[in-house]
Amino acid sequence: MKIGYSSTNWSFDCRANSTFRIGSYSRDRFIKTVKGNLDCLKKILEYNISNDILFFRISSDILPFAGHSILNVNWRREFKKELSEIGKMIKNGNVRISMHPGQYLILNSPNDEVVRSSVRELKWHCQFMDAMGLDNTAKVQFHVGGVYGNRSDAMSRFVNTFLELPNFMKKRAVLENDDSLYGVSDCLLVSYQCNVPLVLDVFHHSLHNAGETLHDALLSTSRTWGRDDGLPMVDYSSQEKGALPGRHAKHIDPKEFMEFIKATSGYDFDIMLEIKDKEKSVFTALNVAKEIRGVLQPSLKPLD
DNA sequence: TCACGTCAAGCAGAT
DNA sequence: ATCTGCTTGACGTGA
Repeated sequence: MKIGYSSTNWSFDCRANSTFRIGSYSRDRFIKTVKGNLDCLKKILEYNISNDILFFRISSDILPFAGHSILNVNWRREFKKELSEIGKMIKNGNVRISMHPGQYLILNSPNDEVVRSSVRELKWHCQFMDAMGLDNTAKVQFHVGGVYGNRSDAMSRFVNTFLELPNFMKKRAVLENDDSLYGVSDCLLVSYQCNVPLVLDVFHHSLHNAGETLHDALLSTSRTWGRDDGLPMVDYSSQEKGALPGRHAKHIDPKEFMEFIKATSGYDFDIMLEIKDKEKSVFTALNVAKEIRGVLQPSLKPLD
């Protein structure tokens, strides 16, 4: 079991997700921004490794507008050295990486242009991971998409589009249940047809489900992960008290998390915390998990 | 330096 | 018809 956080480390004054407005796009602006992002990513990874935080979700803003037609920089060539170095840090540190492109990646849209841009978006995320030399346990997660008034048609469109994707994209892709349209049971149907692993979002599942228990959901999603895919990934967050249902908490609730860790004692998986205060909540969660489960995963420090 | 309107893109549900 | 949330606040103009 590894526990991680996404995008930003609030202990640092650097950001690995700096971006800019498309109106201020230039070659130079892109290169400067990405250079800053990659430098900061290195710092975050060093910090994470020395603190036994071995799971990290890299923001899609690491390469701003990478899927947009405005882009005229060959970032794989431009940042070859940096990407390869970061990849070695990740490998040497026993770190797991995920990415989660935004709400505009919709493979099942009835609009062809939306599908094409979604494929471009997925493509660069996969190329980015490939450029770092990451193994097949590094994943790009996204949702099934919209319903468009006909769920089974919408699911078929997803399957058809997905099966046409090249292998380097298929092997990185993982689906995640969302909080209103496609729950675990829907995602499982798609998962079986596409042979795509399924991330269980515990919080979404609590808001939108077909009556399955947490145990059912964890068992069925865990089975979608093949040997090369690594441990199943689970997204976890708490409800912000007093806010509308669905609002993520600012800090993890240690008691709730302990209940979760106890309730899932028969399973091993990696947990991505989707909680506002980032690394702070990870420290709390790691302490809880170690208390219940003992030693988790050691980080492997680089040799030199 | 700060406030605050806006940010590439889609979709569904609430108001 | 318009607003909100999504995975995430931050960019950037104007004062």
